[in-house]
Amino acid sequence: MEDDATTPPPRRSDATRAAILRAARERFAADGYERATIRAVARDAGIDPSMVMRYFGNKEGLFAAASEIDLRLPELTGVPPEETGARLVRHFLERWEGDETLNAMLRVGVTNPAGADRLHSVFRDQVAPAVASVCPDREQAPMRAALLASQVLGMAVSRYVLKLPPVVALTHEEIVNWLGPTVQRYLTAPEP
Amino acid sequence: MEDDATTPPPRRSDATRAAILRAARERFAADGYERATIRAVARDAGIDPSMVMRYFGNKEGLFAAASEIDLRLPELTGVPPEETGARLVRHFLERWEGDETLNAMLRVGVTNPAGADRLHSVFRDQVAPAVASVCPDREQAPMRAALLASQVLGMAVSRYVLKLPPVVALTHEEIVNWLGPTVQRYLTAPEP
DNA sequence: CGTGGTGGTCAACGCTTGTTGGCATCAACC
DNA sequence: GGTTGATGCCAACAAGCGTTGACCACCACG
Repeated sequence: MEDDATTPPPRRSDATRAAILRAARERFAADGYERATIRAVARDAGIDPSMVMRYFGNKEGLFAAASEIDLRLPELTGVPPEETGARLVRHFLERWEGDETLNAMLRVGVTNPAGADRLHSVFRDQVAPAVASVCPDREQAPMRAALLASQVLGMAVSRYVLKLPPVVALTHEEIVNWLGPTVQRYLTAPEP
Repeated sequence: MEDDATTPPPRRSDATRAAILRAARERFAADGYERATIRAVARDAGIDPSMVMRYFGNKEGLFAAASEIDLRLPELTGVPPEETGARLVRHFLERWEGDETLNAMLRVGVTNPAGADRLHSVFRDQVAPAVASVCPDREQAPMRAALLASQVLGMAVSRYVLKLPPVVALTHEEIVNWLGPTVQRYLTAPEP
């Protein structure tokens, strides 16, 4: 079979598509959904606004395409139980600083229903299962994932979105050392 | 002096002013800055959009007037040191559910610079001093306040803004019991 | 009675937004 | 070499936005 369905033939427009997506992620991350205009994205990508429409249908479609998220959560089953907290905190820190998409999602999720939905799925499909794999009681997994999310999202919001000065001043080591035990407790400690 | 500068005579328009502010807080809380339109606020308040302009100058002025925040943080110096964490968490929970302004600030602060500024001042003028009053080492106060903020804001974002289902499902008691020790540790524990 | 301020509406402005359709250009294929 | 489809730009649309100024109704006070 010469026609592989999973990898369609490369089109000449693939570069443009990619440029649009890159610009869109930047704009969504910096400005949120409403202030990230299609015109600005097109300008950043060096093309006409109508091209954005042709390739992604409308603004919602552009956002959907630009906001695919993979947290790349590490396999936790092999990790020594007392290290999972610090390991996860460090992973989230690096992930957040290496992928603008995450900031875009956070900014958009707060004011736009579609963005919030996307965050719901990320939580349901990636965070919750990972937590379940290290959770003593499977029934408690959603609750423990919720607690984890509250601490991790809070750090992300105050550090990368609001940029509260004393939060920005923290080093990676400080954050891992302080938040690690918290996350650890949320994941595995018996109910308080 | 018959003209008391601190309490100007009540005007007939005070009711309208209050109605506008109430509507504005609701809209800002529900939609964020950009999607909360002056026209919608005016409609909710039952008056003409131009009245909003007359009373508050422009949209930024309206937001400034509608976003005055008082966290009403309790005096912590008299509280037994081991209870401050739970006490604070409970206070924030009740405060957040009783005052739409807080949600408005959070939603706006994430996409609008003016909103972020407002949150910075609340942190600097209200949270940081309260933390300093129970902090073993004064120099560490900003850092400890930062950690507190990361956990409290995270709970607020995931529960009241994003409404992640497992976070919404938590009871007040569960939240206090889980987050209380975390906050306690952030405030008073020796560095990890 | 008149007069002036106060509370309020109405219609319009200039601008930006998402979105659309028509026209040029270029590459590829029969 | 001409046809065809993909790629791109340009100009325009309708709608919604913040904002403005002209105009009306009321109420108090001389």
